[in-house]
Amino acid sequence: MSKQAEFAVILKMNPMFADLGTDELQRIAGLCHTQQLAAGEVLFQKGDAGDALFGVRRGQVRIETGASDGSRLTLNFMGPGDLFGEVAVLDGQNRTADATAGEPSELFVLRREDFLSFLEREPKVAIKIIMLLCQRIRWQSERMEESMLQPLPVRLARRLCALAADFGSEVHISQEQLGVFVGAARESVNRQLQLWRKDGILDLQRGRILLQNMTKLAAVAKNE
Amino acid sequence: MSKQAEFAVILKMNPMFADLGTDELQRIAGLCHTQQLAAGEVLFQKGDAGDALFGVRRGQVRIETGASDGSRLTLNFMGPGDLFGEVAVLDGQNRTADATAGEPSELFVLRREDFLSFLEREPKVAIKIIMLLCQRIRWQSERMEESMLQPLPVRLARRLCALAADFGSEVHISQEQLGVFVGAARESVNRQLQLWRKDGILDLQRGRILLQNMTKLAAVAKNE
DNA sequence: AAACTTATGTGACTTATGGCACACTTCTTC
DNA sequence: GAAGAAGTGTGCCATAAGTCACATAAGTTT
Repeated sequence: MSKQAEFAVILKMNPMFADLGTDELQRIAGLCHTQQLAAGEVLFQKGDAGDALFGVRRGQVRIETGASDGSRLTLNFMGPGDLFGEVAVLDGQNRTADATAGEPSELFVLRREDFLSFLEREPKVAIKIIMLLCQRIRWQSERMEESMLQPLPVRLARRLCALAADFGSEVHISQEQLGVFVGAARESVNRQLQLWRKDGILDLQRGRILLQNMTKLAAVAKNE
Repeated sequence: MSKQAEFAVILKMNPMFADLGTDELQRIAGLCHTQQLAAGEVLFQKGDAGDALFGVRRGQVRIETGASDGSRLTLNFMGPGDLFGEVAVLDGQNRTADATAGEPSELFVLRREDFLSFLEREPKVAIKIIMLLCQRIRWQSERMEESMLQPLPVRLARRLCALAADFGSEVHISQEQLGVFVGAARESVNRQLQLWRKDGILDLQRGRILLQNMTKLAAVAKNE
């Protein structure tokens, strides 16, 4: 499979681009470059201009931010097939977090200037992008409010399911960071995880969580 | 002032269009129609296709929704100068609430088909719209999470300030509805309002709240 | 391996908010 | 104007979650 075709598949998997036609995706994918990163290499830092969208071809990129106390918090791990910077590529706003390769990685790069001039030549695609952004706005405003009002176990289960989708059943994250993710105190996170451990839903180790019963966890996430 | 110029001013006041150039706004405003509504007349209902954006020229439009128990809850009052349906005009999604004229009203109407064909002719404007939507997405995701995590007094103060901006210091709303707005129980809302009444920040009457000290209220909203 | 540092586990207490119950008041309707 | 509906004021209790305090465990540095 060609590089472009591979990128088109990744774009297609992202809700942001999923509704575009195959031909349009092919043409967008045709604009892409690739970039190699060594382990530990910095892709961008907070404050940099958002001049591109990235897709992970292989490897892993960590999205992290420096907390006010100087410690670093990982906000997300992007693995093969994941896309990030979809909004930045459109509006060029500064990055709000740092991105660093966790291992030797290869990325697809879609540069902002290339994408914008493409949109200018293809107003119909621009209008489709507008629709997609609108969908996202609606989706956000529906989900967000609802989501933050959920009790902690639900929020926690949802986050764990999301992480599991990216990394399988062994999630490598500290309870402290998990707490930041779901907006809760570390102790509360621990207490809930303990309950689930007693139910055999998961097991705990230092710095990692082993999901053992995704079915039950998904049920909690649905808040039935 | 011409009808179009008047509409351009209203568009300009909305963050969604504020960053467009004067000439672009003029041309968009040139696409508009007007529509008269009698008191109580229904503008659209939940489920209708979102085929236009509206701006209130005079009068008042209530955005309301039928709650599951059959009662009606007013989600918003749109007064002169207010704009609604900005997202619907772009993506055509169905309305998620009903809109009814509270008094004899005159509206500016920007029809979806007119706006879209305009964007297709003017890809540069389409790209600007894309930027604005992106800004809105960023703004939403920043604010939302933060906002829902605030304690009730802060959320309440913010909502009251927002209502005051639309309707002046006499806000006509029941405590029940205010509770729905900020995601809190009616009783909690009442208790907080009582505290503020004792501080002379506001006064309470059946179905209405009289803001007397916006400075203090704004201070609470800022959560200093 | 000893000293440190970081991560986890848990108990005790506090606080914010929700929910129920019920009294009271204002408006509407017949 | 009597009866009912809708809105408001308040006391009481239950609960979720934050905070503090400390113990323990697992890696890391010297």
